[in-house]
Amino acid sequence: MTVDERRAWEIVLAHIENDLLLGRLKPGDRLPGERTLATDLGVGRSSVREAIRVLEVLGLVRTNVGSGPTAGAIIVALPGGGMSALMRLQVAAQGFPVADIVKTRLVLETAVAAELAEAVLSAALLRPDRQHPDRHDPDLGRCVQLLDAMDAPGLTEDEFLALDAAFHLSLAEACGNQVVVATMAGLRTAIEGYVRAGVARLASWSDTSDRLRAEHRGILAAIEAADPTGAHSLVHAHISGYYAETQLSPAPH
Amino acid sequence: MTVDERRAWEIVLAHIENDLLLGRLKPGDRLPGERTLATDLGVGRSSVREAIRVLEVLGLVRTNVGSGPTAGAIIVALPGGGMSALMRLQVAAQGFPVADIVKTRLVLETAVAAELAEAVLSAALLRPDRQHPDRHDPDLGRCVQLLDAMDAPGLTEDEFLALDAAFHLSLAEACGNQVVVATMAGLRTAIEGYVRAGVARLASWSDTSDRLRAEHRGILAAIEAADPTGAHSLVHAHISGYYAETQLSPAPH
DNA sequence: CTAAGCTGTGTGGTCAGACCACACAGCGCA
DNA sequence: TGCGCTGTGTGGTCTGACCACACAGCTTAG
Repeated sequence: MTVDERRAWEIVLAHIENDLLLGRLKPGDRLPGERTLATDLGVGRSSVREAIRVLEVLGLVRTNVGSGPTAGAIIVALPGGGMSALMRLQVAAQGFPVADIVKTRLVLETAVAAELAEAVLSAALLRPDRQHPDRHDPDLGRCVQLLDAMDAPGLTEDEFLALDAAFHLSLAEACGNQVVVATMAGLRTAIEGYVRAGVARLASWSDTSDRLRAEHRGILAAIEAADPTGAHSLVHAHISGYYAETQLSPAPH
Repeated sequence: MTVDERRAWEIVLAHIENDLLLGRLKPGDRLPGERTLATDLGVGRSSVREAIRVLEVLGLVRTNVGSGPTAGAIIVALPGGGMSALMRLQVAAQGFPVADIVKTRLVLETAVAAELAEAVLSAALLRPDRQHPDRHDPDLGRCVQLLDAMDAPGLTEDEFLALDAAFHLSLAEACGNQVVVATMAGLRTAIEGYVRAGVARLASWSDTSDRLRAEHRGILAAIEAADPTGAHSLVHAHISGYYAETQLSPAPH
């Protein structure tokens, strides 16, 4: 007869994870109320709350006060916030060096761009006619929208940077890999403060933002031209160039 | 006079994050006791505990009962567990498709191998003499050890898989990028159950494990031979081959 | 008959308090 | 000097009280 050495909140967490794995719970479902869960699992309500809090921050539940179908803890699957919190806190605690964040971004974002270009290439090989109804290119509509939005006159630096982040993320989203999307969002958030502070070190924000916009256009053009190698290089230069210019590191190869 | 709309536990979390960012707290430091923190921040002790639990799961604090210098909540910076929990739970909640996990692994691990090979190449260009005392190759000692351990006769499948995971992680560690290490650890953990279950679908575990070991040796040889392209391809084939064989997806290019 | 108001219920959010085991530090005694 | 005891502060856990919220159901008035 083994004594369960797990802590009370861990019992709750494991129970919910198990239900997720077995398909007993899925996004949209509502957990039993805290009091019910506590009774069912033989723990205190505080321990239930601790576990729920963990799940909330990791993007697995959303909680609502009240009654009726929208009340309580609802299962969601939104990893972005959790990834951001984890990375942001690890940067703050010096577990993740900023340079490593930047390098990881380089790895992921160059891969995304190359993969999009490859998808265009595959589509083109199957259907060389760009207007063919059966031709399935990746959907870059959102990317284009964001580039157009970045061309608006009078954007503040913060507005520009937010659109810039959104553009990069839109490439990942066009790729369709949820893990990469969440990871990239987290990486970006983790060093957001540093990026913003780096703007002050630029010789000319106007020159830099012009250059960034042009580079974005170049990246998108390389993707649309089905040039994986070109897209990869342009993204690499774009990201490392900006970080070098703001002295955030690392210097370009 | 604005009312703080944050929840009580969020106030605690933000306070601790701020202290980390300002360098008032760093790994090894001890947080004030829960009761003290509650009083200082004007919240209940339960709310402090909820925040601490979040930080604990994300790898930012470790808690010890007792008194003296090792008691209480100590700041750490160990992102691996948090990354694993986040990814594992997101897979369970269907936020992260398994296929996306695999693809992300491919991106990261091929980049790691290529970067190691490039580091060997750089070292060789600076110091062609392999025995030169000033030559600084990446340290692959741990990788070699693990490969040797995998050659032991009579390993169970689980033992083999654990060593296999450790080998892959040791490559990331040799690269020295903490973000990639944690991310890869999380990715691997997230689908560990699937990987283990996949073994049952193999025609011959013996043949497969032999092949895997040979492929590991090939990867390491390509790295040591300063061949980034070769290392990249071998890792890609190695990972996608195993997943295809166990039908975990995705099929090789 | 319909709409508005009231009541009851269950939800999460929060705090306080009680008690436990743990781990150490300090003190007293052999 | 070493051992045992006591006190203190630590996290861990549970319980209970109360709050605001949100809905559902019922009753009353127009």
